Amino acid sequence: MVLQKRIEYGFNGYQAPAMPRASRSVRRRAVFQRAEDKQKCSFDLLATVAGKLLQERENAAISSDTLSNKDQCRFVKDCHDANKPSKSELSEDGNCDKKSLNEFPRPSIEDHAKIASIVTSSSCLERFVAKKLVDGNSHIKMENVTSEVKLDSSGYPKESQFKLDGNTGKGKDAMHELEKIPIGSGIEMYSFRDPPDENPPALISLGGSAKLSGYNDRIPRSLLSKGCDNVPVVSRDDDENSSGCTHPINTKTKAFRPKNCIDDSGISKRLASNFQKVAQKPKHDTLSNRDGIWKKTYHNQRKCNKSQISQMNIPFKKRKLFNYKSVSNSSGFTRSGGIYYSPKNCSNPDACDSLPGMHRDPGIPSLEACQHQMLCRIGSHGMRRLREQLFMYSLTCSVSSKRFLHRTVMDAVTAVLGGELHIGVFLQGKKVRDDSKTLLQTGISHHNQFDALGFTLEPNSSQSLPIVCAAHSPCPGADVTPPVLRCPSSPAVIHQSIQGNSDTLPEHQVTSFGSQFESDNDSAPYPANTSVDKGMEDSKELVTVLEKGREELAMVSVPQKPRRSEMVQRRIRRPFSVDEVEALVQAVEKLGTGRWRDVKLCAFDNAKHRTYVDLKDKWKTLVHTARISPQQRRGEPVPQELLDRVLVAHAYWSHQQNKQQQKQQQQTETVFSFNRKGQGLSSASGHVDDSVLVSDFCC
DNA sequence: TTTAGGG
DNA sequence: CCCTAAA
Repeated sequence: MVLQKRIEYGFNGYQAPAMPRASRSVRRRAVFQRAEDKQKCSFDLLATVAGKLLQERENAAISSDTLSNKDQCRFVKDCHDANKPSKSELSEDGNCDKKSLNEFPRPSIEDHAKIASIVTSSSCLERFVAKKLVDGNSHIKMENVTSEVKLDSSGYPKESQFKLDGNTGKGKDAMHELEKIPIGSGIEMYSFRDPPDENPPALISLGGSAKLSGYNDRIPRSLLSKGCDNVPVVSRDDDENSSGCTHPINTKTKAFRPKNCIDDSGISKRLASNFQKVAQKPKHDTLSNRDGIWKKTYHNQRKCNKSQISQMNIPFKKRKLFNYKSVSNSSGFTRSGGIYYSPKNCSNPDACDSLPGMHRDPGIPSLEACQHQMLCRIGSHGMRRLREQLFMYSLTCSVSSKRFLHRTVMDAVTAVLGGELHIGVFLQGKKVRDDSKTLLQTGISHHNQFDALGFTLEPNSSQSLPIVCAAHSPCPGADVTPPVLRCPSSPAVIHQSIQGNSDTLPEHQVTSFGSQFESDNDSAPYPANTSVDKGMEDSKELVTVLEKGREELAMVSVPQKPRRSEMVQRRIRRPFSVDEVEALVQAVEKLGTGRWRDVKLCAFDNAKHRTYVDLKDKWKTLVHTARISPQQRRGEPVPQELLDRVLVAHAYWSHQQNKQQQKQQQQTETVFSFNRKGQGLSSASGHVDDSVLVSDFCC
C-alpha cells in the first residue's frame, strides 16, 4: 500500500516521504538534508532573517529620519501636553532636539506604514511568507479578531478567528494554524484584539503582491483609532511586535486596561526597561516583601509594574508563576507604541515612568554618553551579548525602542562582530537542538514564546571553553554599564534567558540589564549551579551561575520556587487529525507495532512535532478508542473504518509478536540445549525477519 | 536512542 | 502528552 493521499499539513508541508529504506546512517543523513531544506522553519534562518530585516530597517530608518522626526516630536509634545508639561523638548522650528529624539521615540503612523512596507517588501520575508503560506500565492487574512484575553482553559483564545486561504479557523484550530508559522515569518505576531466598534475589522493581506499599498490603506484607519481598547491590532511583522495599542493621538490618555490592551511583547518592555536602566542609572534597588508582595523600589521612585502587563498574554497557568514576584501597582498604564507612560492620574509622573520618553530625568546621561560608555566598556563578550539582545529586539521590540537600540549599539556590534554566529535557542532551559523545528514544534507558541526563551550565541570558531558568567546587578561605579556586560571577557557562549518569569530558570539565567531582582536564587531549592539540563552540558555552553550574597539580595527570599517539574514546559497539545490517524494506521499495518521509529520515518518524517513516542501513544489510544463504545469517545471522531483497521492490525501484530517471542524462546532453548551438548552453533543466523522485508516496501 | 508501559 | 526503566 502506498500513501496515495498526500496530506497537506497546514504549513508544515507534510507529505508522505518517498525515501527508500537504507541504512540507518544514510537515512539520518537524508533526514538532516531535508531538515536543511526546510530551513525556512529553522532558527538559523530565523536569525538570518531577523538580521536582514534589521539591516533593512536600519537603512530605512535612516532614510526616513525626516519623516519620523516630526512624528516623534509630535509625540513628545503630546506626551507633555497630556501629562505634565515640563520643559519643552522641542526646538523652535518644531523639531525635537536631538536629545529627546534619541530617547525611545514613538513610532508614528508613517513609521508603522514604513515598517510595514519594509517588512512586506523584504525579499527575505516575502520568500518566507510565501513559502509558508502555501504555494506563495496565498494570502493570510485576519478578520474579526476578538479579544485575546478570552482564553479557554487551554489558554487559547475562544473566539479568535482568522481566514487562511478561505478556510476559517476558530479558537484552538485557528491558533494552531497560526502557531505553526515560525517566528520570523511575520505572522505569529498578530495580536488578537477587539475590533473597533465603529470600524470594520482590520484586515491585513500579506500576499506576495500586497506590499505597502495593500497595507497602507488599511493601517491608518486602525492606527487612528482612539483608544487602545478598541484598536484592531494589526501588528504583524517578523519581529515587529509593535504595540497593538496605538498611541491615542488626539485623546486623553486612558488608564491601562489589561483586558483589551495587552502588550504582546512583554519582553520588549523589559528590554526597553533594561536599556533604559542603562541610561537611567538605577539607584539602589531594593526589594521588600510586604504582605507577600514583592516590591521593587527605587529611591524616590515608584516603579511601575510592567511585568504585570507583560504577562497578560501568557496563559493563565503560566501567569500564576509571576505572582510571587509581582510588583504591586495601583496606577494604570497607557501603552503607546511600545512605550508605557503614566496616565494623568499618576501623582508623580516622573517617578512613575521608568521607561524613557516622556519624563526624562535630567540626570540621565545623553545617548552619546551612553553610547560612548557602552563602547568603552563592552568587550567582545559583551558585544555578543548585545548582538543577542539585538536579535531579541528584532523579534520583540517596538519600532521605537529598536531604533534606540540601533543607534546605540548597531554600529558597535557590527564593527566588533563580523562573523556569523549561530544562535542557539533554549526553551525553559532546554536546548532546542533541532534547528529545523518550527517554533511551535519546539513548543514555543505565541503565548509563551518570550516567557521562557533563552538564546545563546555560539561562535563558529572553536571557542568553546565554558566560562561562567556571573551577571548580576550593577556594581557600584558601573552605573551605566549594564550588569551583563561586565561578564568576563571570554570566548564563551553567553546564555541569556529571556523570560518574563526569570525565576523559572534561575540557574541558567543571565539577567538582562538591570534585572536585579530576577536573579534571586538564594533560596532556590537546588544549587544554583546544578546543571539540570543535559542540553546545556552537551553543548558546552555557558552555565550561568548567579552570584550569591549580593547586597541587594541578601534580604531577599523568594516565597516559593516552582519545582522543576513546573519549569519544563509541556508541549502544546496537537490532536491527531484523521489524516494523521490514517497515515499512522497504514504505517502500523505495514510495519507493525513495536517499530515506532520506522513508523515515524515512514509516515511522519516530515511532521517534526510527532515523535515516535507520540505515535506509539497515539496507537495506544487508538486501540483503546476502538475498544470503547462510540459514545465514550471524545475529540475528533475517528472513522469507524479506521478504528476497525486499528483493531485488526493490533490483533495481527500482537499475534506476530507472540509468535516471534515463542520462536525466540524456542531458539534460545535450542541453543541452550546445543550448548549443553557442546555444540554451540547459532541457529538463527539465516533467519530473515519478514517484517523487515515488509518495511522495505513501505517507504 | 529506541522501546515499552505506567501515569 | 509526560516520564522513565530497560534494552
